[in-house]
Amino acid sequence: MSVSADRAGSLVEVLHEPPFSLKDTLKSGQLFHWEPMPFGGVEGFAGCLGEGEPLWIGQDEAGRVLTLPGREEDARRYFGLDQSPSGIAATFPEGDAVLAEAIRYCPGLRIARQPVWECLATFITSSLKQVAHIRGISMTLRQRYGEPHAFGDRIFHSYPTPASIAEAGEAELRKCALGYRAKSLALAAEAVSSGKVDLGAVEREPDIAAARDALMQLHGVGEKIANCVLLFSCGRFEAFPIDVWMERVLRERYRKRIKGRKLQAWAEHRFGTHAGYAQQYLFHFARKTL
DNA sequence: AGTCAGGCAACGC
DNA sequence: GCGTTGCCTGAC
Repeated sequence: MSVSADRAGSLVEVLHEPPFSLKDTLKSGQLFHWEPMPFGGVEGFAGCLGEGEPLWIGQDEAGRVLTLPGREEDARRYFGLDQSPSGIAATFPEGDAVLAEAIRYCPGLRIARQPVWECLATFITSSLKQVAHIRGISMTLRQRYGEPHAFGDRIFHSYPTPASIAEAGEAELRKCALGYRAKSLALAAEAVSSGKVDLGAVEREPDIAAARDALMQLHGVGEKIANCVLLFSCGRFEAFPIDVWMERVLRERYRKRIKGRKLQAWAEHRFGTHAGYAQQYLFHFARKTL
C-alpha cells in the first residue's frame, strides 16, 4: 500500500461521537510511537498496530477523523472511537466540580486499546521516566528488534515480540538505555514467550483483582503498572492507576491526605465503573495546572 | 555538579 | 502494614 497525494480524496471518515481529539489522545502518556505524517493536506499520524500493516489516522480542521479505506474498524477499536464520552461522564459522581473542570481541559481525550504485550513492556520501561524518554526507548527497541513495515515512503517498526526481546537478553537491552529496567523487561519477555504468564488469559479474566494479581507476578510490575495495562490494553475502564501526578491532584484538589492502598480504594469507589476515564482527565488537568 | 523524574523490590521495623 | 533505600539514564 502506498500513501501518495493522489489518494487523498479516498480518505474515509470514521464514525464517532464527538468530542474526539487525536492530538490529546496521542500526547496523553498512553501511546509513545505515533509519528506525525501529514497526508493530502490533513494533519495526521502513522504507526503500527501490533504486528500488522501501519495505520494512518488524521483529523482535519473541522474535527473529522479520517483514515484509509478498509482500516475503519482497526482505527475505531484502537482509538476507542466507539466509546461514548457523554455516556461515560454520566457514570461519574454528580456535582464533582474538580472533575468537570478537568474534562473541560481535554474533552476529546480517549483511552486507546493497544496490544497487551506492547503495553505491558512499554510501561515496564517507563518507571521514573518522562514521556520523551519513554518514547525514545520504545523507538530504539522497535528499530533494533521489531519488524520493519514499508508504508508510504517511510519505514515503521512494530513492537518486538516477547520472543525477540527474550532472545536479546538483559545485557543487550541495557545498551538501549534501559538501565535497571532491562532486567524486568527481559524477565517479562521470558515469562510471556515461555507461556508462564498468559496475557490472553489476563485480557479475558472477568475478575479484575485476579487479572491484576497475575500481572503483578511479573518482576518490575507493581500496582500502578498493572493498572495501566488493564486500562490501556484490556478495556478495564474501572482501573485507576495512581502515580505522583494523581497523588498530587487528589491531595491538592480533593483534599485527600491518605496514600497508597487507602487512596487507591477511595478513588476506585468514588469514580466508579469508568474511574480510568476520570483518571485520564484528571491526569491531563494536573499536568497542565499543578 | 547536583538534582530529579509519570516505580518497583527488598529490606528494616 | 509502613517507611526507607538502591537502582540507570538524560534533561534541566
